Amino acid sequence: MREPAFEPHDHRRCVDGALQTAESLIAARGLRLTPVRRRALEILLERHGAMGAYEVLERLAADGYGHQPPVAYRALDFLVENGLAHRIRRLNAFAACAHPGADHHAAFLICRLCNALAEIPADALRNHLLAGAEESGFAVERLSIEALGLCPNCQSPEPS
Amino acid sequence: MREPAFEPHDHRRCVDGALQTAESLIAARGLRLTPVRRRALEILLERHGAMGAYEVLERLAADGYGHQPPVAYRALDFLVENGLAHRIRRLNAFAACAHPGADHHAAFLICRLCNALAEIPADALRNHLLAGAEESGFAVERLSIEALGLCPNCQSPEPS
DNA sequence: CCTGATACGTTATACTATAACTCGTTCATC
DNA sequence: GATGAACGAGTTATAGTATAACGTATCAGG
Ligand SMILES: [Zn+2]
Ligand SMILES: [Zn+2]
Ligand SMILES: [Zn+2]
Ligand SMILES: [Zn+2]
Repeated sequence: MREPAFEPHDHRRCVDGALQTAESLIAARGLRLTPVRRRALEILLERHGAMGAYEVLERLAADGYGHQPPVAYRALDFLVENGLAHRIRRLNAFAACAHPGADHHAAFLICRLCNALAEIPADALRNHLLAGAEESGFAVERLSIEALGLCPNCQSPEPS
Repeated sequence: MREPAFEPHDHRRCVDGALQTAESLIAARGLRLTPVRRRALEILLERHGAMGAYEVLERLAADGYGHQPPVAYRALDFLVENGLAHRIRRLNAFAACAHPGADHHAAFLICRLCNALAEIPADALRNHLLAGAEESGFAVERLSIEALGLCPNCQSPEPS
């Protein structure tokens, strides 16, 4: 399976699809995709990679929104709570969800050189872990699976 | 399988075993388990749970070691690099390894109420993920699997 | 309109982590 | 025994991440 994150592709389709899904998803829940929230999502969607909250904040501020951390954190938290973005704990950063609205569980592949971030299905993995955890009587609520390594493009030696 | 982290048990055995393993492991590698490093490990070993670097630092300072962050971070990094402790990214914290010297890959179960932290084997999970990642051409180097939820003791409603 | 709920902005502060430099000890080499 | 590299641990200072608490504007429902 080829990951868009690691391949050239028509990224506008990723962006447009995600934004449309976001609109309808949020509307269906009776919530509001306000300008600052929508803009935060657009910013995350610019690349298949993670972005720190302060980087998002700078961009929002440049667009005329607030200049203080809570502005970014609130927008990002909203996106995460509604499945439109993920929080990447290893990086203390956020990334747009690659399959919004799909009610999926994902594992993340993070390239340590080019910062590309792919989201691969992790439902099977999750079920295995849940089974293992249940043996100890532990009830899993949130699960994060994050791998750091090299994407296909960054594995070849660099031609100087 | 019962997890010591969630059960009453003779914890001195955990501590003594871990310290002995640490001593021999570090010696075998020609490194030094200096007083401050050893003390940091002892502090982490006090409970099956994670501890922030600054909490460890306070304890080290109280014992007469340095008062500045690098003192704690250096000791903790040393322990992590040598497999004597783990870094729990979800909590920005550190925990003593429950099976030092075993060259294992673990997943972490973190109770959000009592902060107990268990380490369950994740080699099978890891292999599944590695296979999945390889399909995209991604080469995994570091993998973290962390679950947040409720331990057996914290699932029962609290008797007020 | 009025009211409650939500969202956004602010200030201030807390928490986490690393850079860069100094000093002393250890230990192999001369 | 002197020399110098390697290491460990201490310092100051700063960078980076996150939240608490409060005031105001906006918006839906009655
Ligand atoms: Zn794309
Ligand atoms: Zn890459
Ligand atoms: Zn124990
Ligand atoms: Zn618990």
